[in-house]
Amino acid sequence: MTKTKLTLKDVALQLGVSTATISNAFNRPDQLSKARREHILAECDRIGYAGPNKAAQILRKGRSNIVALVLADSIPYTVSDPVASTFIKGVSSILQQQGKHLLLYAGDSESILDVVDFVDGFICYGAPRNYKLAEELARQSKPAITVDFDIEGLPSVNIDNYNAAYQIAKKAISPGDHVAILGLRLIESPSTCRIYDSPLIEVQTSISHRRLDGYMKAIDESGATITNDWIWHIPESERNFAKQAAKEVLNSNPRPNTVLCMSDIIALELLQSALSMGIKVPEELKITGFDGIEEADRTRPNLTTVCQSSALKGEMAAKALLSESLKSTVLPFDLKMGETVSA
Amino acid sequence: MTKTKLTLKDVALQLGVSTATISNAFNRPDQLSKARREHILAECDRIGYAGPNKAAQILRKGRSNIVALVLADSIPYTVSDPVASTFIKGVSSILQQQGKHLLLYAGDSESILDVVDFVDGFICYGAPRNYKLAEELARQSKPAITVDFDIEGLPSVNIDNYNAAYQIAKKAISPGDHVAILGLRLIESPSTCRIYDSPLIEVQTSISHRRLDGYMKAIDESGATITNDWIWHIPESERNFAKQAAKEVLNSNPRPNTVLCMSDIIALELLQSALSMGIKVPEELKITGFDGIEEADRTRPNLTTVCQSSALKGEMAAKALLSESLKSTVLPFDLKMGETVSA
DNA sequence: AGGTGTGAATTAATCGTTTAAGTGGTGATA
DNA sequence: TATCACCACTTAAACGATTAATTCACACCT
Repeated sequence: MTKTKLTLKDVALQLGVSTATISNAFNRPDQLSKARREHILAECDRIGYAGPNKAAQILRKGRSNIVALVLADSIPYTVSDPVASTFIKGVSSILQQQGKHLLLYAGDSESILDVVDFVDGFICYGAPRNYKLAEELARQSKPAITVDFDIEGLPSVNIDNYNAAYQIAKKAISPGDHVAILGLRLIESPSTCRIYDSPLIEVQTSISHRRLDGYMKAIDESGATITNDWIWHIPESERNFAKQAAKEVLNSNPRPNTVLCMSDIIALELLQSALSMGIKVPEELKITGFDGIEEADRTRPNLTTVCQSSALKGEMAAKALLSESLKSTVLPFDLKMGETVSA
Repeated sequence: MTKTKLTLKDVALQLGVSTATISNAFNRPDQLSKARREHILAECDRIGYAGPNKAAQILRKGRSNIVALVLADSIPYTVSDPVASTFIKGVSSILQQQGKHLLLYAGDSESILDVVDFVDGFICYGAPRNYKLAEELARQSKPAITVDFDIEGLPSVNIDNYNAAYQIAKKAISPGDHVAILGLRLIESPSTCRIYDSPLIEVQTSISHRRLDGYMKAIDESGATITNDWIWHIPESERNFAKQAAKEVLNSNPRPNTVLCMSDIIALELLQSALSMGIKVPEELKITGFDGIEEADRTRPNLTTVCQSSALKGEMAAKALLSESLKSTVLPFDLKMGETVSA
């Protein structure tokens, strides 16, 4: 009953024309007469030939209409993170609009070489865990664009993290404040911990370090104080990691009265922990976040944070990749003055 | 400087062996001597040949290691829905573990034929918007599995939605209750609305209809009442759609005292609206949800709902697809008795 | 010596298209 | 009437691999 899958050749044979003509009927309407084309298409429909095999097309044309989204973290983590999933949203809306398909590639996978041959391009979201991956990406020759981190020689989409951090910190900090920082992915450690030695010597071109620099400058300028052991490293913007750091920072003695958090998730966990410990926010503890997720505005008090549009970031990245120009973009951000910082 | 991309042939020529040998060095170690294999691999590394071109492999081998996840809704919607994104989580954890890649395919895309040729199999999550897609899926011959709906002839992963709905409704409803139902995707309409004519005539093998049947049986048995215009259709489990339905149901006169919701998101919006209108839950209004998302347990009162593991569903679907057995699975569910129903 | 089995490598067909180059045939132009 | 351009196709060479079938050399047995 079910014969082996039909090919161009079969169809050509049946219709008594060359394979080239069938191919042209599908791909280049101007290469044959309208009548013949319609006849061919109708005939294909009748005998059940659905069109040229895509796998063969990919090989021959060198184009697949698949774009790989290379994620810094695992897919499970990424889809559950509100910021990252909003980014995916932005990317996919553009891709769909352009008839492209989305391949999710987890940065902790073995090697990007698995897909580099058949994918049309890469959008790299966040600094990959294993630096090897970044190197491979840099070496290969397909179009690629980075988001929230940099690879030498590749265009990127980003906000000015340094300035954003600087500005939000500036708003939060008063002279004499004791400041702590809940940082995201500052070092390689897979668990939440303090950073005792100067974190500034870490060489990694990630947004976290830019933000850290911005925070430090603001602290410096404002006449506030911070010690190195008041900088925490949190490996992922995940509630449990954040909760642990929140506990540590709130139980430290003396306790900081201002905590700068590198994501809203972290800030929200801190806020919740503080409230449940009876600490008054912002009177006894000022908190700033980063990202501007929706939930951050639903809490009481609501969060003072840096708002950036992840969706827009995704759209810009996808657009940039698909246009052959491939230029870097710096996106705007907003400061949202919430109730976790005294006015 | 950069010469044209290296191929097997180039390498073979340079090393003075046949292409078959190079190919075997990468794919079938038993086909050549250990010494030669190591030499070839080292040499490839030296001259910068990263291994056989994947696009060519896909064509020749007929296998790509890519699995398509066919989503009922758009990607943007899906990644932002907690239930769906948890499902993706489950799927991708298994895929990654097996070295497979994940292609996200939005059900509202043009045609599945775009990818059917190079993908190894399909996981179909939720009944696709356009039924054409389902037909194409059923017709093609690659392994496929459905989740949360059925296609004639394809295996599926599911809970017993009929019984789950029946049981939760049974727990919630008392004799004499006036019941309303906030249903999900009961008809084709893209906006929230009531269903005036009997919805049971809708032929669609989706979980929503099974749930509806379960609810109806429970209502029937419990001596409660419902009218057809107290059944709402909500197109997506999205907060704004849900909010609108919540408003309508709460403002209807007389007002139902029991509302069965087909998702937690819907139930939570209803709960929030009710509380903000000063309606006492559960005294004046009993609410049940469906899914058992985390947020549903954080509210006060917390939700009475049907708990099912989306992650597990994803894992089972992926495992089933990858094992060549391809059998249907019925997963368990739990009733979570929360405070939105009086004990 | 002759037959045989084995391991290692090669040959050549194949996967299903696309597309540059070529081939007639027709009608217009000079 | 010769020339030229154009149209509508066909031919055949890629695209970059995999793999069944084959060859070859060598050692082992009897």
